[in-house]
Amino acid sequence: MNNAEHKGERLSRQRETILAELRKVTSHPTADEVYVMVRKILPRISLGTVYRNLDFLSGKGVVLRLGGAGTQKRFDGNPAAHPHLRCSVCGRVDDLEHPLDLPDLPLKQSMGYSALRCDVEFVGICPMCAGKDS
Amino acid sequence: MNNAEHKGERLSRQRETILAELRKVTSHPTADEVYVMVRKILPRISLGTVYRNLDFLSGKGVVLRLGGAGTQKRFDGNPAAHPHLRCSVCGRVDDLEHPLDLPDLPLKQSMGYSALRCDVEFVGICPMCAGKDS
DNA sequence: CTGCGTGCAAATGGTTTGCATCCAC
DNA sequence: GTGGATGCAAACCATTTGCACGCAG
Repeated sequence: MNNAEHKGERLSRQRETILAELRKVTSHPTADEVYVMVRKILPRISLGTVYRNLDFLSGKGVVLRLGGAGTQKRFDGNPAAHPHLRCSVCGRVDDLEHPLDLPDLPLKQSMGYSALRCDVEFVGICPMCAGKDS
Repeated sequence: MNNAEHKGERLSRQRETILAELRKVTSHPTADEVYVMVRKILPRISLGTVYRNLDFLSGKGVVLRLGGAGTQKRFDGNPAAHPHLRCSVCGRVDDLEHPLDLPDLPLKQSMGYSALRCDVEFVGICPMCAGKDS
């Protein structure tokens, strides 16, 4: 797989900007948050476009769409699978600092499944939420 | 934590049946699927009630609400956190057979988070979907 | 009896989509 | 110039919620 241009995808300003903004942050913004971020640069972009591109980019494996426990999906500019920390109170998602490479796919082909990828999510309460009473 | 009756919750036939049905299967049904299952026993139950009870039960820790990659949430009658296998094609979720106890919470308090729980989900293609062409 | 839980249906909210226009190639 | 990408708004769909009634304790 080389970079991208082998089929027919065009690199629109919107797509470019969405990817750039997503890579710029260490947080794992929801589509809405990406929308807000990108809007500062392209005020006329639409939410639909943000969704379409986020979908496109994650389909390409350039970004990660995090399923997770919350209602909204979150997106990660770093496509390599790595463990996340999710706050069960405010919903924010951080990366784990210490890599903790999980026993990487120790059971490939487990139960007949193929092409396994592994998502790990630790769920807890983040310092900020733990601070302000219950 | 004893069983349940310490506050004021009543054990309705609906709640009881939902829990029983959920424990009966090894699959990880969506709310809709639970609705269908329970309807065979209580034909007049409403989807809203299924959602309310699933929510109640997961809040109590009696069942597990799986966030996961799909659109709909899935529920697991086994409340102990254990790794899952999700098919990226059909969306079905299986339990991993070999326990593979993950490096259990090796980083408790990581980054200031407290009360960590760990969700692990392997994403791949299940045998059935791998079989039938693309 | 009492009030928690239910059935029903309307409301919500995130995400997707149809369509005419726009612009990257 | 041409078809993929966009903006807008309506459509979707899973989930939630308000309300009056029903039933478990």
